[in-house]
Amino acid sequence: VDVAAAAGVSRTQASDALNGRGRVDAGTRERVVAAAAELGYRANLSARNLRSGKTGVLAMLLPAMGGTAGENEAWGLETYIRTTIAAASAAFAHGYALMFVPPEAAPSWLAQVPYDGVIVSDPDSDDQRLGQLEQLNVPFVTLERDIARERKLYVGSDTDRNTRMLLDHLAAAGAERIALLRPEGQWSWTVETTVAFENWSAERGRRPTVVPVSLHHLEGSAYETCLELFSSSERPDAVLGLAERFALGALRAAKELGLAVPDQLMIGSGIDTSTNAAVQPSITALEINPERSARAAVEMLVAHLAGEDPPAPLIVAGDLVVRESTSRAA
Amino acid sequence: VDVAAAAGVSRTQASDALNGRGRVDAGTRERVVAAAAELGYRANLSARNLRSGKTGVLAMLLPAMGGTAGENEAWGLETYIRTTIAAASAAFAHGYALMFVPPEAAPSWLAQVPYDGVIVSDPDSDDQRLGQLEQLNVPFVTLERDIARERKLYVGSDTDRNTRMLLDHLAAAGAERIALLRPEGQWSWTVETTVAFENWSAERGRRPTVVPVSLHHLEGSAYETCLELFSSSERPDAVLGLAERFALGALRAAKELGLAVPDQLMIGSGIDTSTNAAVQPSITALEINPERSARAAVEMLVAHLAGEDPPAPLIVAGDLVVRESTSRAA
DNA sequence: CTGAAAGCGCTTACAG
DNA sequence: CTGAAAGCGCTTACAG
Repeated sequence: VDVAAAAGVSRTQASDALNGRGRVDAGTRERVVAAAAELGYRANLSARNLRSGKTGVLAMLLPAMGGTAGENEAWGLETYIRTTIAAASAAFAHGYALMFVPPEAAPSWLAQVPYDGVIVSDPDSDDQRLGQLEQLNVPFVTLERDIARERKLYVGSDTDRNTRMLLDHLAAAGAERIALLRPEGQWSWTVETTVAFENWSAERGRRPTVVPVSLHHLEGSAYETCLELFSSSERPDAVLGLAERFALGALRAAKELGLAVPDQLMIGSGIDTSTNAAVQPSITALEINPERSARAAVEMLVAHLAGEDPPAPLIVAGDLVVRESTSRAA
Repeated sequence: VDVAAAAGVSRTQASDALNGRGRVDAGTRERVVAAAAELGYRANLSARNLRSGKTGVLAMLLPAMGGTAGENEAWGLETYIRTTIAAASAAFAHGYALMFVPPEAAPSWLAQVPYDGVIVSDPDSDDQRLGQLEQLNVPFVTLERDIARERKLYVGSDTDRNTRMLLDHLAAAGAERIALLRPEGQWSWTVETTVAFENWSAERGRRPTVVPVSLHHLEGSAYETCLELFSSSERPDAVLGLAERFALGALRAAKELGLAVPDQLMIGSGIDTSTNAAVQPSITALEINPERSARAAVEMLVAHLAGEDPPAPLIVAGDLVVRESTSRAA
């Protein structure tokens, strides 16, 4: 009422102008928006949700992570924190609250609690949760592509390009035998990176070395795997650690074996963390920009809930952060 | 209406019975509750919030954490994840959504976004955020005690008891010279643990060794600090790493120097993570039960918002998880 | 484009 | 304890 009066229009016009509905003259819309800003008007979410029959809640299904000591670690703890905080902010900016649902709670939660839509973080290739969501006929967006289904509602990393960017960098710096430390599990991101690595290698007539590493203790598993790998007859001259902390384990193994980094061995990480920048030598890594992906996923879901046309999948580009571990003296 | 009809009472009675208001006969209340359960009735939160003038939103202010590569790490990343997920669930169970607010966003967020109350995670001794909350006259609960203010609205760990439990265990296993690896910063938890350690030492006529460790790279900083500490003339026979991963750094330093764990050096951690259980030797740690604290903090805030009498501070007990790093052969 | 009306689901004040 | 009424802030359908 106040905004409408300040703009000199009716309530209906004010509401339509602010919400982008109906036919409203451009000048009128501007006046209404200006009046709303002037008055500091912000729609009451409870009222809006009550009227529109929405719950105002989005759920975010998290992948397994080290909830209690002894369980498996997530492949990217720091990345998850960045993702969840960015997603919560984005949801709130669009008038939604974001609930985080750990995997154990998902089956019963999804069936009992009211919500408008769901974001599924890192589906794996046989993801139970997606089946349940489809059965319940719930709108959802995945963060990273769902390999098993042909859905367009996802935001993914540009994994093929990212992987090639890192591999090209290693090759340009002189790497001839690159080994990929691949976390166990069938997450899209893991699968896609492995495929990209194999393709890149094939295109250059190289034999790809893919070494599976347990997720049970990220740094320690990578360390032990690398001790063996670096002692073998065909020692790689570069390793690419895919999960968080794999590169750190590789670095420790190299130090223990007296291998000079980067001169005898280059190390790269498929995911960046604050630790990569802090260790010596610092570790070259892909910054996959999880905040951007999280925000995009929320916006895609919100647009979908608003009934907008299904958008194309959104691909978020990564950035290569070159550090000491791959910077050989000229 | 439906519940009231099913229970054979009026709407008013049904509402009062379900919400614990007014004078309702115990038998009537039971019938109403049973009818609600039978019908699967759940109050519409938007309507309830609209009617009661609430926003239905609680905010949780997070301490600084490694948002982007290069920043400081939080002292307990895995612990934070457990805390945030448990808090979100608890809030939802009480009809609230929980928003996570990173420290950079807090000042403007608190002033602009509507919310009913705030949980402040890990205040430090000169916490700007608490000053702002008091100025805005916003109800808030801190997770861990706010040392600077005399507030009763907090949920804390039983830090004195926890610390003594761990120290007693080390002493019983034969430790005579215990060193505390203390993270930089003035978080309540850090300060209180240090005080407990000093008191415990004084009571036994021991000289407490407190070694400050940078938070910039948790494991690496502890490793480097310990290399030096373990090579000094008065080498400790036990170390207690306070922040997440400090104990791991200590373990690596011990291995590098050829110190047998636990026979020559015992290692304990003030905070438990999945990694402590996974490394060899596994590391004895305090399980501070962050889920329980988070839940309690939410419940305290909700009770406060409901106008209930200010409760006493709530103290959550920790558990000692004894592992190989302190289990000497008989 | 106006303006009055209706209703989302809930809680509460009130006369009986 | 009943039962009808009022109103939280919003959106939308509708006659003009």
